[in-house]
Amino acid sequence: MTRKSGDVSSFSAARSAGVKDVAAAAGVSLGTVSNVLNRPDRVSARTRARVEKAMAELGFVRNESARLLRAGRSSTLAYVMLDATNPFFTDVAQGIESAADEHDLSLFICNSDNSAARERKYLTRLQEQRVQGVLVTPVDPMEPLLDEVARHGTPVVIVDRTRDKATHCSVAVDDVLGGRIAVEHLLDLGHRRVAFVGGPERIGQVRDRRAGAIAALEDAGGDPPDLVEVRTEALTVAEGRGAGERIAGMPTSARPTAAFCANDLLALGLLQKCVALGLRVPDDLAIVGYDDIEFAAAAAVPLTSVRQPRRQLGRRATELLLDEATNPDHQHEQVLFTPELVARASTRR
Amino acid sequence: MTRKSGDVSSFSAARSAGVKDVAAAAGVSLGTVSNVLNRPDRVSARTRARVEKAMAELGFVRNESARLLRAGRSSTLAYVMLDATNPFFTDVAQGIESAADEHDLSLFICNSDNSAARERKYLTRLQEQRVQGVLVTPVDPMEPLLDEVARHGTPVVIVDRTRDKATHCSVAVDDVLGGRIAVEHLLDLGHRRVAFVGGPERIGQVRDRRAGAIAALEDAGGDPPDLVEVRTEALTVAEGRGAGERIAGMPTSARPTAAFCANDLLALGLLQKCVALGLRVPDDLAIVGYDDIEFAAAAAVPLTSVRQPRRQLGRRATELLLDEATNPDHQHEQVLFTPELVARASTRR
DNA sequence: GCCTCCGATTGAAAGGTTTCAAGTTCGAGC
DNA sequence: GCTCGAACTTGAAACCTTTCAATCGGAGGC
Repeated sequence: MTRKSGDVSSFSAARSAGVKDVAAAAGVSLGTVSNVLNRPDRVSARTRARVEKAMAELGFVRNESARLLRAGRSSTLAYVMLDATNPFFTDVAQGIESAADEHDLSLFICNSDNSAARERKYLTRLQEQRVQGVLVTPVDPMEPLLDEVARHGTPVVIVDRTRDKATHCSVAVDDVLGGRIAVEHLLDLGHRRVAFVGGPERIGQVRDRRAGAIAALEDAGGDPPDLVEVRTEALTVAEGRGAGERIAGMPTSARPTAAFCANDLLALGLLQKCVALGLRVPDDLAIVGYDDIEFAAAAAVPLTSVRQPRRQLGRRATELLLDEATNPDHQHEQVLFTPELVARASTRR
Repeated sequence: MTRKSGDVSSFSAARSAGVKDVAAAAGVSLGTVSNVLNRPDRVSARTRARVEKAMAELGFVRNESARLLRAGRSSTLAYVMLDATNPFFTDVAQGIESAADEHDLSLFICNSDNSAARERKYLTRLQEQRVQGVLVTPVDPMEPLLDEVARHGTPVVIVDRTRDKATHCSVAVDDVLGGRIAVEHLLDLGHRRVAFVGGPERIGQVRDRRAGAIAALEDAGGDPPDLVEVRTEALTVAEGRGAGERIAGMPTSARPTAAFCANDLLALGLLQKCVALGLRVPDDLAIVGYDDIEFAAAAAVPLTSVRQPRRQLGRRATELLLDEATNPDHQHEQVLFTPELVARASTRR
């Protein structure tokens, strides 16, 4: 259903007023108008009032391009997000935003949606726009454009990923440790046949979380083969359902009694499918997720998960970015936060 | 845990090369460099190669401000989102993004986070940046700044809200109808005492969805009082849990047998709390949500919900925006999509 | 009444790109 | 060898704001 409105858009004639027009209307010089805008204290109250009136009447809108051209750098940050539909990243973004807000900066969020091409497009645009700095959760932390951008003077901070060489600041969470505490929790509960649900391999975090899981099993004296590998193509709810089907389809003797998922989306999909196929959670299958997104706690069987300090991640990254942008003695820093297990019903004994 | 890296950032000396430097290095004029950038076909292959080499060597980065200053308008759209953590809006954003992508435009996402002040800040910034246009889900559709911005020549399209006066294009979904089909579904299943969970009142959609619910009840011959009102302070999971506590606490004789929630976040919170308090879903309480976010289907008791064409919403809004930006005969249009019920286990008989 | 000083205001330059009319070069055709 | 036109290339203007040295006007001190 659609309705057209015929009313003539009552656009005023002139395209848009600039400082010049305002100056003319107020009977002052360009410089004075600029002063009203940028250093109001240097202008007498009377003049200021006159200029402000003129601005209002003409509907003056500052031209940021011209301002920037002179100023050199904008007061905007940008976060190039990996996946806007994953609540984990939107929480990180909130942390960034609140930190940016405190410094009177605006935040533009760009969504690469897991596409390296899109990520490059945005990085280039942002660089061209001379933003203060860019926070990015890269599709591939080795992307050379990241260095390129930083080298040309736009600070870049890597969020939730790490890199061997310290050419950027980065903020991440210890994923190996996270995998370890998840599996230790399951071992404590008496589970011996544990599945690791995750993939693809190329994602560093999947590798790290699995490595942690294996380390926990080894420490416990079990053979690593005790880890049942359930590979997924992506970290999505749909893939989690697929994993659920495969696990439910295993013969009881071989079926793991617990599953550790590389993230909560997988875990939620797994949980749903298991319940649908008649497996009881946690009795037949205990489940641990990762990220502790809001929906993990809100599931009908609340999900045990490994919590990452998402907001903190964003805040700290922003602070590092601003330091890099403003402090000439800036030293790159690799911050590693510690994850924490949140036990809920999905692993209750 | 933190690690400092002492390596000297090997910044090159010169701050940044401009067209002028490239021209000098390549031994051509400014105009030619600009042509290489904007109309490569007008430049001989040999010259182009030389210029491109110079650009690479100098690490030339186009200055978007200067370009814009001349061009007048950028090739960027922006979406001012109401709540980045609500999956509904991130899906809308994806629709916008894919439409923008097809037109070779970049999309910047800004999160007003339900704050009118923040919304105004972003609208002003975007206007100053001369973006092609702004899509916005406003905190308050009557916000005068929306008109202001549009009047000064930056097209504004309202997403997922409507307005009486047709001063903008808008794209929304028929919320009254949505409320109606949700409750009709419950009536069909034999429910007679139905709760409406939602609030606050000031949100237009809450009003509309309730109005639809009431209309359905009236049509069914029941008295409107059959609608049990459960007010919430916001449309969040936490508020949904609160509602669950209140409903579970009602004496069985007064307790509704079904609940229609103003959105899925409420419904998920409600579902969780009910399960935790021993109410069976759908036997003791059937639940219908609204939005059909991915997590509704992924809940352990999959949620019946009213689906809105989220991606479509974003796509259509973007098309309208681009028409307004490029077509001089543009007519404002109010598009209203039709919602659709998706029945799942939470209302299974 | 003159001089100094100070705050308020001015005017011109600068910032990097695009555009476009005007200029140059080169080769073909006569 | 000359003319003509096509294909390229050039140089200057324009975009709009900010900055800063210079100027102005008036108040206070002598």
